[in-house]
Order: sequence, then C-alpha cells, then structure tokens
Amino acid sequence: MHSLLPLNNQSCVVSVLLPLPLNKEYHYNANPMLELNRGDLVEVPFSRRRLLGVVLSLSNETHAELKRLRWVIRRFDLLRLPKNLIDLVEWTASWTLAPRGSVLRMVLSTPSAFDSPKSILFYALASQENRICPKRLTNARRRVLSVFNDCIVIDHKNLLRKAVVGSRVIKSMVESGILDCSSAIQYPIFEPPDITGEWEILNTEQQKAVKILSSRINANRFSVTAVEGIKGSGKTEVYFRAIAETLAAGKQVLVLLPEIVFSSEWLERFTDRFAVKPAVWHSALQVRVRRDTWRAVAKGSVRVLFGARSALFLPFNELGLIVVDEEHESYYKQDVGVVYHARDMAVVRARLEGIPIILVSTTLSLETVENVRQGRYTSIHLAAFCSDINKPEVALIDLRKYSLDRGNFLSQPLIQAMQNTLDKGEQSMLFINRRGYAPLTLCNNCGHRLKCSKCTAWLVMHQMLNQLICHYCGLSTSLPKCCPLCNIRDSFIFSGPGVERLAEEMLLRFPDVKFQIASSDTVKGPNSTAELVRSMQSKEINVVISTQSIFKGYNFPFLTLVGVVDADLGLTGCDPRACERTYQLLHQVVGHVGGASRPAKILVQTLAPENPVMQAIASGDRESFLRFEINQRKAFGMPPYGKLAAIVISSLNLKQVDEVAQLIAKAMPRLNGVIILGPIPAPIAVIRCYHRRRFIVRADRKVNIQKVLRDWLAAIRPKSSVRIKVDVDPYNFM
DNA sequence: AGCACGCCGACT
DNA sequence: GTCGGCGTGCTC
Ligand SMILES: [Zn+2]
Ligand SMILES: [Zn+2]
Repeated sequence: MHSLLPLNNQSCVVSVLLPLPLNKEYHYNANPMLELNRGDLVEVPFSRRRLLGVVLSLSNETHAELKRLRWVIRRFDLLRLPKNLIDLVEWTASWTLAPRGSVLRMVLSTPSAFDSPKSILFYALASQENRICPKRLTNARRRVLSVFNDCIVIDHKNLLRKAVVGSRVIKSMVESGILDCSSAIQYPIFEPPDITGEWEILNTEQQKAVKILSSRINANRFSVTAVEGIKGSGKTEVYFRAIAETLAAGKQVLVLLPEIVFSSEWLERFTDRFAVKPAVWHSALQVRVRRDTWRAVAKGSVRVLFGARSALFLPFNELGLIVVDEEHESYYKQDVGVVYHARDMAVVRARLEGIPIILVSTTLSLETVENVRQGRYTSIHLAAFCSDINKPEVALIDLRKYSLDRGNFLSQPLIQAMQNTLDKGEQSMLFINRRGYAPLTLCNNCGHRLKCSKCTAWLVMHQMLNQLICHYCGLSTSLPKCCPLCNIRDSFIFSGPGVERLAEEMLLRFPDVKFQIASSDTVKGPNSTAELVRSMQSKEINVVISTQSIFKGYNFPFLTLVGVVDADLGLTGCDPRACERTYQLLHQVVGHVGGASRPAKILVQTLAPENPVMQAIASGDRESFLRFEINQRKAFGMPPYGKLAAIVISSLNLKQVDEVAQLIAKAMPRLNGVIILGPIPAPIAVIRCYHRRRFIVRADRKVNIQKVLRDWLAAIRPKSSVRIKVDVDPYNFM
C-alpha cells in the first residue's frame, strides 16, 4: 500500500481545488484503492454537479466539523498535474489576487480532454483457416478485399473511402467471417520535429548568440535571455536552434506568440526548418483539435507547441525551454477574468520549472530592458544584415505648418509621398489608431453629441456597416434621421479621423487607388489576416489603412511608404506606456518596410515635433529614447521603477458603487512608499450600464503590492451586485 | 460557476 | 391567491 495513505485504511481524506472562482479547497473521502496523490485529477460531486478537480493534499485529519464528507468519484489517469504547474497556479493566483480556482480553470481549460477517447473500428482479413470463401464475390466485396493488397489493417473510415462501399458491405463481410474487426483508440499523431535538417549559415554575431543560448540550455537551470533584433537579424533562426537543441535533449518547448501570427506564413518557417507542422494553441482552434492537443501535450507526444497567451497553462511535463516572441506586445496582458501578464508568468513558470526562457523582440519592453540593466536577465543584440543604404528615412511632418481643411488629415508632404509611391508602383501604409469613420458624431444645429445609451462613450460611425457603434459595449444603432435633441433632419456632422474617413480622403486624391482597411472590424481571424497579407504581397492593393501593426511575421517587399497620421494620439493620456507604444510601433515599422533595392520612407505627422519622443523616433536613436523614457518613468515612479495597481469597483447601481468605493476608501492603508489615488470615476465612468469607480495604487519597488492590496481588501465583502476588480500592473487605463 | 431558496410586484 | 423576477448564499 502507498505510504501516504492513512493507516486506518478504510478511507483517506483529500483536499481538492475546483476550477471555480473560489480560493478554498473542498475535502472528500477517497477510496484507498485510488491511491491518490497531490496533483491527481479527480471527479468529485459538488452540490448536484460533478466537477473535475485537482488533489492538493492528503490528510489524516478527521474533519469532525464536516459530518458528511462526500466521496471522490474517480481518478483520471490521463495525467497527474506536475508540481511545477500547481505551483504556477498558486503563484499566478497570489500575483494577480485571483482565486486559485479561477487560475486552475485556465489549466483545465479543456475538460473534454478527460472524456474517454472514442475508439475506432479497424479491419483485417480473417486468418486463412477461418476464412470462409464464398463462391461468388460481389464487386463491392471484391473492392474491399483488394484494399488489403496494400495494407494489413485499416480503419473504418479509410476502408469505406478506398473500397468505395457502404458500411453495410463491411458489416456483412465481418458477419460472414471474411473480415476480422477490432476496436482500438486512435490517438491523433503529432509528428516529432526533424532536427537533423540543414541549417542556414550564420554570421559570427548569430553564431555567438546561438552559443550563448546553447550554454543556457545546457546549464539546465532557470535563466532569462532577452534577444533583440529587427527583421533580417536572424533572431528567429537563432531561437529555432535553441529549440532544436532542447528537443535533442528530449525536452518539450513552448513558444508564445501574439494571436495574430497563427495560420500565417510565419508558421511555415517552422515547417521549413523542422519538416513538420508545429502543434498550435489559440482561440480559433476547433474543439476536437483543442482536446487532442491538450492530451498530447500532457502525454508528451507534442514536443514543440506554438501558442497564444493561454498556452502558458498547458500541462507540459517535460518542459525544457520557453520562448516569448514579440515579448513587448501588450497582447500578453489579459484584462478579463484572471488579469495576468503571460510574459511575466512565463518567466515565473520557467523559474518554477528551473529552465531557460528566451524573450524575443524587435523592441524589448522597458521592463525587460531594465531587468537586463539590473543584471537579472542577460541580453543578446542582433544587428540587421542590411546596410545603412536601405535604412528607411524617417521624417517628422509638423502639422502646424500645414493647414488642413475640416475633415482632412493628410498633409501635403504625405500626399505627395503617396503620389510618388503610387507612380513607382509601390505600396503605402497609413496608420491611424481609430476604428470606423469618425470618433464623434454631432448635430450641426445644436451641438448634440451622439452617446451610447449604456456607456459614457461617444458612438463611433462605421460607414461600412452604416451603423453607429459603441466601442465599449458593442451597441450598434443606425444613424437617426433627426437630431434627438433639436429634431432637425439630417443635421449630423462627423468629427475626428478614423480609418474609413482616411480612406475617403485618400480616394478623393487618388480615385483609382486600390486599398484595404485593416482594423479589428475588417481583419478578424487568422484567415482574413492571411488574405490581407496575400493581397499585399501580390500587389493587388496599393495602400493599406491600418489601426495596428500588422507586420508580425510578414514580409512586404513593395511597401516603401508608411504614414503615421497622428503620432500624438499615442503620446497623450494617462497610460504610462503610451510613449513606449508609439516608439515601438515606429521602430517596428522602420524594421519592416522596404526591400533590398527599394529605399523606404516613414512620415510621421505630429503637432509636437520638438517632443523628445518624436525626436528620438525621427533620429532612430533608441538610446536617446530609452534615456528620456526611463527618466520620465523614474520621475513619476512608474513601472518598472515603481509598481502600479488599479482597483475598479463596478455596479449597475450608482448608489451602491459609491457606497462600496467609500467603504474601500475608509479602509485605505497609509503606508510608506505607497500612494493611493481615488476613488474617482474611471475614465469611462459607465460601461454597459455598470458604473465604475477606480483607485490607482502606486508603490515603490520594494513594496509587496499584492500584500498591501490583500490586506486592504480582505475585510471588504461587497454584495454580489457590486464587483471589485483588481488589476496588478494594469495596461488598460480606461 | 451553477443552482436553490426566498422575498416582493403584477397577473389569473 | 399564484407566477416569476433576481438578489443571496452555498457547495466538501
Ligand atoms: Zn440637434
Ligand atoms: Zn456602449
């Protein structure tokens, strides 16, 4: 018998964590025959449901206070959650202040993986002596038999297909003893990557990088290596070698990527190198693939997986390396449910697993740069192959010098540059981080502005859909015929830019231009992204008007002009990372435009060309940008030189939200090195009719901000109609 | 998370 | 007098 079992033999008591938004564990009796251990996944009764849970501990305690312990129904043999993964659950929960059960829910995201796998019927010819040879064979039966000329065993589906018969023919052949039938479970095949293939020849710098990464992998312990390099620097090639090396050592590899990359040509690079398709994990995965992948990760048949954020919580058992590509992307910060940063938690997982992690980016985040400077991470910088001749020219356009007509947003130099680009048969891209036609619609007669009925936000006109849309709740209405305030007919005018409005302005200047709009409204899944990329590469379109950087993993050789329509948009507001994001966007653009023989140009429209961020962007001087940005962050104690947290209290009931906010305010701690602002209405004070109040907590680096928050909020028990959301290190300041 | 229990408004 | 709304609380 197992040593961990209680000696009184009849039963043992286990504590089980359930994938519910709860922190506490529940106790169950378990049959000793189940031989339960920490990490075992079990099915337990819970109220009148049956739930999947994880055993956290075994105890001899009598639990006298719990008269009727219920019994563990069964244990799942698919896997036992590795200690490191349980630790990651605990860590993430304590870091984000989420209930442990909510984090466990992310781990057990695919409960169907525990369904008993369906077995498939297989057929073979009956052995000679048993086989009854009918005197006459129908054509259908003959076709079935001929299939077995090429194979010994075949599954039902393929037999039907190859013999072109119905299942009744097969059935009757089994019944008459011609075929033998057996059933077996067929697990989908995830072919192991081939690591014996030829490698590209590396330059000395890349070889050095490979060597460093190789030593990290062989060290077989936790380390963080930041790899920075623009397109063409070979950073992907370099980390592919680290992957190969890890695979050769018999370990699994997890690569985290922004969602946008999936189903793109990017993954083909892996196939080119490793001869197989990598396993992938993202939100658009079909349920069956999802289930099969989860199982295969647990079973170890997936050796390399490319996944979006949520892949971090997959049950790898033999993880040897984590790579976070595009580590600077704020995509990695989840802001619904468990509010966690996948890059940060990936570092935590690597530490818990005792393995190396590689953070890769065109423009490392300031957080990572600071960790490198403090010596916590090491870094590798890869320069680009291409010479300075092809380095794109970046120029600021001072918008104060050009008077733009109402509703126009393209300055003369930008229009001229677009004209030149079109004349050369090359492509342009316009950036404006505003979806739809115009951010504000107002009555020309009385000035009434169209607001969402459920949010404190303007409705955004979307000409393409002919709808006004609220970007916070999704509410969609058609443009009213008359102003709701003054009743004047057709009195609406639009204010401010949007991708659609830019398209309209552009078409006035260049009526024949072929263009596409790239925003979350037009480019939704991986498929539409692939379609956009294809039409770009095949030169079906001359211009892309985009709300976001769509470069990730793609190559646009004919793209030689980028216009940033309003660079100032990213520099205002209360988000401490706004400047960094603008800089990153530009830096990434610089790295991706133009081809071998085509010089490229980047034009940045701004009202504040003297702004140091603009200057750094124009000069392409990363160091001077960093110096400026670091000084700013230090001066205000912003991350990574201080810690931030947001507490958002929300309720449908205005009175209740203020009551709870006041309650929290009364309990506010007064601590050294901690500054708390609030409660104030959140910038979007109402979303979906939920009133929102917010506190911002700023703490010195040495402060344990989680403890401060936990101690503070522990005593606050609001009724269910009021929600309190804690966001440690927020990225979304709305 | 789900599900029952319980207490108030407007229907047969 | 009952039907059903959701606010509250519990699940080993
Ligand atoms: Zn009006
Ligand atoms: Zn709304």
